Amino acid sequence: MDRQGRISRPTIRRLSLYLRHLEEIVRQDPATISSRQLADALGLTDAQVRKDLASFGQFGQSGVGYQVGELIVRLRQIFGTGELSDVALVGIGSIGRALLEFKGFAPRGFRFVAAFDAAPAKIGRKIGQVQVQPVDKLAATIRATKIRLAVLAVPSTAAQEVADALCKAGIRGILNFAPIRLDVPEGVTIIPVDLAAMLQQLNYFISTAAEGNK
Amino acid sequence: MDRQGRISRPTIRRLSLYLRHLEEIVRQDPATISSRQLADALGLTDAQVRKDLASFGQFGQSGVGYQVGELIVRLRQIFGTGELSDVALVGIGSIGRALLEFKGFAPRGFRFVAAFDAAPAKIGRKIGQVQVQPVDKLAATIRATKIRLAVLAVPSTAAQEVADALCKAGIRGILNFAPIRLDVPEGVTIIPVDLAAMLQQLNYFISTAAEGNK
DNA sequence: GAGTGTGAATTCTTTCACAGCG
DNA sequence: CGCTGTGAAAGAATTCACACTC
Repeated sequence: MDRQGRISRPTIRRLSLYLRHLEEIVRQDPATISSRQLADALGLTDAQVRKDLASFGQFGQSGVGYQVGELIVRLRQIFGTGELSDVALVGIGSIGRALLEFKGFAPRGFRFVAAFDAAPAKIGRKIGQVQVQPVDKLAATIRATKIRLAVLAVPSTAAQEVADALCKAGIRGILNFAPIRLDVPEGVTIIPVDLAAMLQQLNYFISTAAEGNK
Repeated sequence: MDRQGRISRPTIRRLSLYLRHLEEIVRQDPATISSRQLADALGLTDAQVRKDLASFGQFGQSGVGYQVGELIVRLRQIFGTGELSDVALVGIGSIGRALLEFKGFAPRGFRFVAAFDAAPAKIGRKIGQVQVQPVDKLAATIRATKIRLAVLAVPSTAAQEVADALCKAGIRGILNFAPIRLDVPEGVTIIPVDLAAMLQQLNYFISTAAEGNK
């Protein structure tokens, strides 16, 4: 929360929502936005928005709000430089292939620059913008291109092994679609994405008429 | 926390991890498991595990641990009945198609029974186990089959409109892949899945040498 | 001894509410 | 005024630590 200090997970999650919304509206309404407007658009409270934005320097204007353009620049700074970040993908199953073709990453600053799979049948195929390489080229390619982010979409049985290889090759962050916990060295961040678990959670919330929105 | 009371979001998230792990190990080691063992496997603390499990009735055995089989039954009860739950999918883009073909849902209790898209070119194609229908059949099909869960994988521009239709047709929970906040009536639960946002968050955590694991 | 269940203490987040600024 | 920034209060979630059970 302090100047140049670490920003907490919940806050960072919301900051990416702010950025998303600001980039969405900047075309039509490039002027300013108030904490209340942002909050309403995203289903949060105005106080929450102010706290979050104050957590990295203060630059709202009393009585006016925040400069949309300025805010976008600042937020992009926080989430990597705003230029495209390179990402590697491992595992060309249904999910992996879809992610390579997914159009939603580029506009938000990410592009796949390498893809790997173990199955010989898949090697050499071009999916999206990249050509599939054999896993044994993984270490060399990642080291050579200095990629720091990876998406892991291999079967659970292979996940830990591949994660080890990724970490050893210098990967610093992994988006993990395998339904298994990865053990990684300090300094490597994992974001787990367990799709079946999400459906399970939904199933719980709907079976107990809880208002589980937001 | 109270008997038959609402279980909090963080707890529910972890309960699905417990179930996942227990189903994983039940084959080899069908006896009992202690809170510490579970905690270690999932990167949590033993106290956390005990609190979570105590939140829905107490049935661990002092000095022994929890019966794996019993625990699985109880957890499945919480997450819907343990039989297969039906899910509808809307939007046959790269992500939608991948989800229909994804093998990871069935073993965890979910199957797609309907799929919809607006593009005439996609209607009638069979993907995974289901045949793609036109969106205007959405309301009728969902009502007839009493589906309560939906996965939304349409472009942002169409997402709110489709969500409205889903809710009106009786859907109670939505897994939303569109990077936009959905406004839904009370009683409908949304779980947002913003893949680009996840990469952004990773990018933040790795650029600040934070140990952001877990 | 091993391991649960749980109040109490702690830490983390969110909300409140208001002084102060343009 | 309208709106920010922020201490103080409230509320959640996590961890501690220990009495109690098998």
